[in-house]
This record gives sequence, C-alpha cells and structure tokens, in this order.
Amino acid sequence: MIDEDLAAGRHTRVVTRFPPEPNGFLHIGHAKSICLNFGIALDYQGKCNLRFDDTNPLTENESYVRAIEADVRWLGFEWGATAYASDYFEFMFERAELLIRKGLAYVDSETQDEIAAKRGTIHEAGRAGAFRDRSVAENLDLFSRMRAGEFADGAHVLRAKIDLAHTNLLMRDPLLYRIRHASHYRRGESWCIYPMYDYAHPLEDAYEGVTHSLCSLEFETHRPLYDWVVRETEAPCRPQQIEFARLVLSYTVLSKRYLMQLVKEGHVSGWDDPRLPTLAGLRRRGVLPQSIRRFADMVGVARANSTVDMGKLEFVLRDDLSPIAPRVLCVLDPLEVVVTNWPEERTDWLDASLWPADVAMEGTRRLPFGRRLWIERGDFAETPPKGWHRLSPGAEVRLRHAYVLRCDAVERDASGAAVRLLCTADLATLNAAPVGRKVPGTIHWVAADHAVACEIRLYDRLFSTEAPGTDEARSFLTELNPASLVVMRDAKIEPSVVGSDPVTRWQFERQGYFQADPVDSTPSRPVFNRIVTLKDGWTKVATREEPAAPAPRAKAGPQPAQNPVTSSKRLSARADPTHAALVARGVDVDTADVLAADEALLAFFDGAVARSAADPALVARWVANEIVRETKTRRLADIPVTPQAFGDLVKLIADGTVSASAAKDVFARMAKDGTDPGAIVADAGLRQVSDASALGAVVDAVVAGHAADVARYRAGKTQLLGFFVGKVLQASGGSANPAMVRELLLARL
RNA sequence: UGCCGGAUCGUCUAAUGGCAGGACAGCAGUCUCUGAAUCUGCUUAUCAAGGUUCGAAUCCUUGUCCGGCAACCA
Repeated sequence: MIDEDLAAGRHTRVVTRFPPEPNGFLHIGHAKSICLNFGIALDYQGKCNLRFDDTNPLTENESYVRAIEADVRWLGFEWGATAYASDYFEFMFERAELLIRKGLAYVDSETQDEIAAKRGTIHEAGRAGAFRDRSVAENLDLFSRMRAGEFADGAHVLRAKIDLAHTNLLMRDPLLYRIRHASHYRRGESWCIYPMYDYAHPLEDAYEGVTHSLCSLEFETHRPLYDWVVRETEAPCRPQQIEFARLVLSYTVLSKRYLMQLVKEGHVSGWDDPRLPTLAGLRRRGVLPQSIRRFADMVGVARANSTVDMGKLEFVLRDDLSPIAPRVLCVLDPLEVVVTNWPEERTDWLDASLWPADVAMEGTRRLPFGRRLWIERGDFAETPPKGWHRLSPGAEVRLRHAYVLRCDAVERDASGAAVRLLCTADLATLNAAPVGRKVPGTIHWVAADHAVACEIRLYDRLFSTEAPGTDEARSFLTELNPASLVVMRDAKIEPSVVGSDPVTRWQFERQGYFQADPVDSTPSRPVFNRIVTLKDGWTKVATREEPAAPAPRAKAGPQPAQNPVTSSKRLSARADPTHAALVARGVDVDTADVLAADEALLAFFDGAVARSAADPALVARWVANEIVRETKTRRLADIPVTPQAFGDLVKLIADGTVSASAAKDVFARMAKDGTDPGAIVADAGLRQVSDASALGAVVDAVVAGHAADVARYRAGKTQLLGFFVGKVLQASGGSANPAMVRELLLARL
C-alpha cells in the first residue's frame, strides 16, 4: 500500500507515528504497533514520531510519559524530539475557529443528556438541537469565551456541523471541544477547553506531516470523520488513516482497563509484575527486547481479528535465549543424597562446560562434587511410572557432568516420605560411559557443602483460560491462574553463578531460562525469575494416558443449497416484469437478478446491447461482472466507459477478436482513462492469435524451457497446467487463444 | 435490526486470475551426559451455494457466521 502511494506520487517520504495516551503502561499489544510504525519508517527511510496523545487532563500524567519513553527505547527504537498533542492546542483552536467561520461548527449549549438523546439511534436519525443554527459571530464569541474560562464544565461544547441523519453515528455532529477546568500535567491551567480525539488526532497527524496513520480496527468507523477533519480544516497535509487488527494473546489480557484493575487491586505486584504482558513486566522477567520484536514480525499485520497463541511467544523466547544462555545447575526443590562411597571431607572440582555442543560458545566453570548432594525431589520416584528415566530404588542415573549414581536405600520420615537417599557413585564413569550397560537418564544436582541458597520465582501464564474476560457471566478475576507464581524459597544453586553479571540470562538445565530479579536479588540472597520453561516432552508423555482427546470439532457441513425462490430479495426481483423481459431475451436468471436490481445498470446494459449487436446474454454477463465490480468503489456515472464503448468491447469478444482474458485487460484500461477498446487492442497487440502452428511454437518453447516443471507435471502434479498456460499467455503478450493453448499443452504434456 | 469491517491448516499468516506456501503447535523417527536443542519425515486449510473464466482463495451474485459502532475517553 505504501509502495503504491509512493509510486503514485501521493507522498515523497513516509512519516508514521506511535501515539500513546500517557494514562497507563505499554503492553505487548502496543509493542506490535510500535514495531509496525517504527518498522515501516525504517524500511522506507522515513521517520516515526513518538507523540503523546494528551488531550484529557483528568487521566494523564508525567510518570506515564517517562515509563512509555523508557519502554519504547528498551524495545530498541529511536525517535527525534518527543511530541505532545498538547503542544498543538493553539493550532487546533485556530482550526476550530476556521470551521466555525465556514459554518461547519457550532457551540451547543444543551446538556450531555439532551445531546445524547437527540443523536438518535442506529435505526433513527438524530434531531437538531436548539443551538444548531447559531450565527457565526455568536459561535465565535461563545467559543472564545469558552476558552477564556467564562463557563463551567459542561455548559457548552463545540460540535461539528455535519449531518444528523448520517448512517454513521459518529458523523452526527460529533463533539470537537469540551470544557474541562482541570490542571493538565504539561499545560497547567493555561487551557480549560480540550479537544476530543476525533478532532485532535487528525490534526496532530497533519501537523507533523504524518503520511500513514496506523490505528486499530475499532477506529474504522472513525475514518470518514478523520477525513472530514483533515479536509475541512484545510490541514497542511493529507494523512491517511489505515486500520489493522490489534493483538490479542491467549491466556492473558491486554486491555487497559483489566490491566489497571489487576494492578490497582493488588492481584499482581505492580505494573512490572513479571506475569503481566506489560513491557515493564516482560523486561523485569528477563525477556529480551529482540524477542518482542521478532514476535511482532511473526504475528504479522492483518485486518482480521485473531488471537495469537501464547505458545508462539514462548517459542521465540526460548529460541532467542538458547544461544546466549550459559547452562548451569540449580535444584529447585532439594532432596538430600549421600554418596556412601565418597569420603566425608573430600571435594573434587570438576570442569564443566557452560555450553552444549550445538551452541557455538566456549567456556567452562568449576563444579564442586562432594559426599552430600542435592537433587530435584521430582527426579526421584519410589515406584517409577513406565518410561521413567530418572532415579528410583536400585536404578541408575547420570549426574550431569559427574558420575553415574545408583540408589541403594531410602531413608524416610514418620509419614513415610523420602528424606535422604543413600547412593553409590560409579567412580569409573567421570567423562566416561558406564561399562556394560546403558544409563537412560541424566539429572541435575548441586553439592550440598558448596550450594548457595536462593529464591526462585516460577512464573506461569497469568490466566488459566485461553480467552480471559470474554465470559460476560463472570469476572475475569475468577479466571486467574492460582499457580501463576510459585516461589521456591529453598532452592540450591551452584556457586559459580553468584557474583556474575546480573543481566546474564541463564539456563538452569532441565528447568528453563532464568535471570536475577533486578529489584529483589542481592548477593547474599539471590533471587531468580523464570523467563520461560524448557519444552517438556516428559510431562506430555506422562499425562498422555488420559482418555483420548475428543474428535476435532465437527466441520460445518455443506450448507443447504440455496433455493432461489426462498430468497425474498430475489423473489421480489423476479416478480418484476423487467426481470422477465431480460430472461426472455436470453439472459440467465442469476445475471438478470443483478441487472434488474439497478436501473442505471440496466440502462447501461441496454446501451451496450444496442451498440454491440451481440448476444444480450453475453453483454449481460460482462456488465454483471466487470461493470458491477467498478461500481463497488465509485458510481456508475463516474466510470469513464460509455455503454457504447463497452458495447464495442463485447463485440470484439463476441467475434473472437480478443480473448476473454485479454478483454479484461482492455477493460481495466478503459475503466482507468476511457480509451476506446479498439485502440487499446491495436496498441497493446492483443488481437487474439488462434493460429495453431504459431501457438504451437510458443508452447514448445515454454515446455522446453521448464523441464523440471514438466517432469513434475508428468509425475502427477496436474495443477501445473495453469502455470504453463500462464507462461504461454505471457510469452504471447496476452494475445494467445487460451482454450487453444490449453489443448496444445495437453497434447504436448 | 441501520452502517462499517472480516472469514485460508488446531493457531497466526502468505499467494499481479496461473504449483494453496511459511511459522507455531501436533505426530513419527534420529541423536543425546539437558526427556531440551539439533536433524529427518509426516498430518492438517481456502465459510456455503451458484455464476464468470482455458483456469477462481482471488472477480460477480446470494446466503451463513463473526467483530466493531449510539462516552463531554482514546
């Protein structure tokens, strides 16, 4: 779209903007918009402004401005000077006066309720209020007194004078300004009237020379108003509003209202709670900004509402972290192991690689090994399930980077729970495979005497349902995942990690990716946040014994065939004598439905038939397809094609001078500039070639030139026929007789 | 029920009227001192019915379903 605008000369450079309102924190949905806007600017070597849409003094403040700037910078984008809508108030005011002078805006002194009542409904037109026809002079006077502070809040508003009967409610004299005696965080008391979004936003864009104003789908119905403001205020440039679908992510919420409620009511620890999808939360959790950017790229931009699977984000997180996260050992839920064949006082320092073979990084650390160890409680099972690869009585596992260990005995507490494992290490297995047997599993561990106690915060999805907040019957709070935060206060980590650069993202082997909490972690009491888990193939296997998943939801079967006679629209159309007359002339009923429904179209058809002398059925088909398409974007009268010219075109088709596909190209040009069809055909060399030997040569050339594709076709990929037809048509400049080409190809292939 | 949008694998997203492709997820296998990663292979989609066309996800018609819109919020 932008390419088109540039090509058409509508713009010479691209300017976009990201326009947050400073009344909340940015979340990953905003990140999508930021990446889009800044990304387009980067792609086209244009620029993207960061502009605060601060036109409502009641909810906005400076701290949000700072937080938002920090978030955008963190994401990795740069901009010139930060812009503020509140800097344009004077400009907006002047343009409002211009509207008043043009008779396109007026001061309305009715109450909010009266205005709402008179706006009408989707079924009824609105009614004019008592003040709609005030004189320009009176409006100007009132408006300047509004600004001067002579009136109380709500006493007057400035409204655009557009159309109270407009089918789009937003066009029914929308409010432009309201009185608000409030202190603005930047302008203080200097203004007491504030512009509304629909008025302010287009002017902000125009003021900054924005070319493409990207916003979310719900503003679609605002576009006519946006265009109206740009046009009628005679704005310095003509920005174009383009809508796209906002991001919806499963298992979380992305609405300002919900996020605010979670924070205000203390369901989370603050805007930067690592469970929140806010950029502040994601950052504190340890997420890399590049992952957010990659995720934004991955989800794409479209105009269809959709919900992106949280799993996609998690994939990017893991994928970006794996190559940069050193691997270390940390036991979350410790269970004591005594290596009975290891001397009491002896500690060996083992060299252990920080990186797996598939990561192109090098480095090792010293890992202590002693008689007492911690292993993960979950890695031991008294009665192992089928397929268990870990420790159980009598069984062996590999201790990562160390020895193969066998469990000989289990010590239990009064309740029978295991409290200590007595094990034997096979001392011949350091950096060596055990002899005569396979040890299926490897587990992580930490030497008890050198372990550092730490706190681990395990974050999971904030909600346990896929689409929280969509069930009207209950509060979204009931959908919170009670296990979204699990704190392991007694975790043990290997000593090498302590004292490292706090921004390091670690992989705790077999657990996930972690980073020290930037707020709560101290050298004496390290605290780590889990960024994301590792993919877990075992729990999947272990839980698979459940009853078989329900059959995929039944695909909507074929809908019942339309019975033409049951469609009321068609029924009435067919009762029409015009319809009957068309059918009598040979036009098929479906096409007749289309023509009979529109008088202008019918007249056009008649004109074309008269000129072409061709079969009315053929003319009707071409009118019903080609002309009707053009009328989607403009009125029939605005199409520079006369019924006569169209009749000429159909004549060319009817007598075989041009093929149907060439005729479409011809029509496209006619529709653009009204050129005579005969001239186009001559000019572009579209006269249909039906000479078998001439076409045969072209077909042979194409077949010879695409040997690989020919082989695929012969191997059964018959869909390629269309590809070959296309190639031949292309080679002939669009003049070949397609039906004949097809025949020839079929014979050759 | 007025206006405006939208509909392609389970999910997200591509395809000047010419090979329905990619990613995630899933499945199977490979490998493994991380049940991770890697590697290999596989399954799965054009909302429906008509029409136009040599050829339709794409154009036309009708219908179905979904979303948005009636704040002195943005």
